[in-house]
Amino acid sequence: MELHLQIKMNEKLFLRDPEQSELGKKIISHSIRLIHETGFESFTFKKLAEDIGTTEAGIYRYFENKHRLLIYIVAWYWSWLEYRVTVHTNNISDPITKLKRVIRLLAANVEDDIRTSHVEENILHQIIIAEGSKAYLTKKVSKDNKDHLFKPYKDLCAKIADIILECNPKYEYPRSLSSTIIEMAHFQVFFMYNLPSLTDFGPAKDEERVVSFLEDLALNCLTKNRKASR
Amino acid sequence: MELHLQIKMNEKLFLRDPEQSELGKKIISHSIRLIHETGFESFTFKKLAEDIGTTEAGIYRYFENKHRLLIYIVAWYWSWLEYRVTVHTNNISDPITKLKRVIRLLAANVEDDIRTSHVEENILHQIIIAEGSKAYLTKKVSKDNKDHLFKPYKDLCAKIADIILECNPKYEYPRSLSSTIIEMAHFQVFFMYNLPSLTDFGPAKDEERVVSFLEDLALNCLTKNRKASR
DNA sequence: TTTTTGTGATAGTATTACTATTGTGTGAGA
DNA sequence: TCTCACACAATAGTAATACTATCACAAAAA
Repeated sequence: MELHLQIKMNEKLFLRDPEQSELGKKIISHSIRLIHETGFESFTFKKLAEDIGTTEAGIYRYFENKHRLLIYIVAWYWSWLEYRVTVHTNNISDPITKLKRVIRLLAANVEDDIRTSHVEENILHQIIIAEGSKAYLTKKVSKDNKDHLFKPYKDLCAKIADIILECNPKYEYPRSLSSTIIEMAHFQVFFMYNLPSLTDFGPAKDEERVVSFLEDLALNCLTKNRKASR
Repeated sequence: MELHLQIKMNEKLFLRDPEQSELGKKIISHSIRLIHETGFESFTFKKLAEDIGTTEAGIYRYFENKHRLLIYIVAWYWSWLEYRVTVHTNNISDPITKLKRVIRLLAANVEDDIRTSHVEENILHQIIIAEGSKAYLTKKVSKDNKDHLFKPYKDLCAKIADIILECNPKYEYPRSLSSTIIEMAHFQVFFMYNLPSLTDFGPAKDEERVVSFLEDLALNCLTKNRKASR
């Protein structure tokens, strides 16, 4: 049996749906590779076109500009991750176990998903770590947000916040803790590789240490026997 | 008595020291204003030159490119913040109180420091929130790190990590918790204003809520009466 | 069959990110 | 007092970037 996983994306993210054509899929797969190699700043549609063997104008038929393409890729990642969270927490009753699984999904290295042939998920994961926040760190955030371009991120955040509330219905900051876990799952890995003195993970470069840190952080917040501070 | 606060910056950050001339100070103050207004992506040396009333080439004599200028500004901010942390935690014995003060310094709105006439600290604070991480989220991080361009950030992180260890000498992740607090002090404020559903701070837009969240986060991690998780 | 659609090919423009050169006024040192 | 760096202004120029527009062709849909 051959399975295919296709994620429905917000239509405002693109001019022409890249999932619907060979060129479109090439744009996605090659842009992921190219952004990973050169970094988002040096990435241009011209280089991408040369890489694919098409023309600049060809890319512009799919995406307004490179920032929109980044948002598309990032949104795809969050949607895919939410799907994985759903699968991996399904049929688990203990919310703490759920949360631990989620943290591992966020911070640990990814294996390639064979059902999405044109996306290399492990490279994608590295892109999100290094470039992901650039999707929303712009003057256009609010406008883009009104177009629901960040819905997949917000959905994932809400989903994890629900698990957090299952762990402790009285916890006051489920969504902030959720976004903290998500962001730190990426930032701590980035720091570990590039600015290690901002972390306690030493030269081992092991994502499991980040997982441990985040589990400790989350569980300390949610399983408090101590009295409320004041 | 007139006080002046001058922060000694790493010489690799600039080609000519901007603190040493009127034009240099104008470059700093106007770039802060301009980046705040237009965002770092739209910010160019040409616009800056027009704003100041000099020429592009004039700016290039001080800074190699706009990314270096951003790193300079960000580094200045971290140095200034470390100085403030030192002042505000001086002569306080209780480490928990120290940590709370630090969190407030990080997340709360800033008042203008009259001793640095050419820097508007409140606007600077907003820039760091929105653009700060772009200083290191590049392909050149490791190279820039070798030039010690991020030393002020790492120093601040280490300083807060020390306070964390004072609170609980057995805590395993002082530096990661430190960088988490620093990053989240900014990101949660950014989210509160621009992507509020990633937070629990509602429409109030009050930095004090972020402070409360971070205090809760940190103190839960450091004052554990519960058993170690497994 | 006609029409639409996706693509390739080419051209062109405004802006960006620089580099290089030249001249002028100012201030420090001889 | 001379002069000699110097910081700066002014101008010019280049390669790359970020687009937009037009036309032609082939395949697929109507």
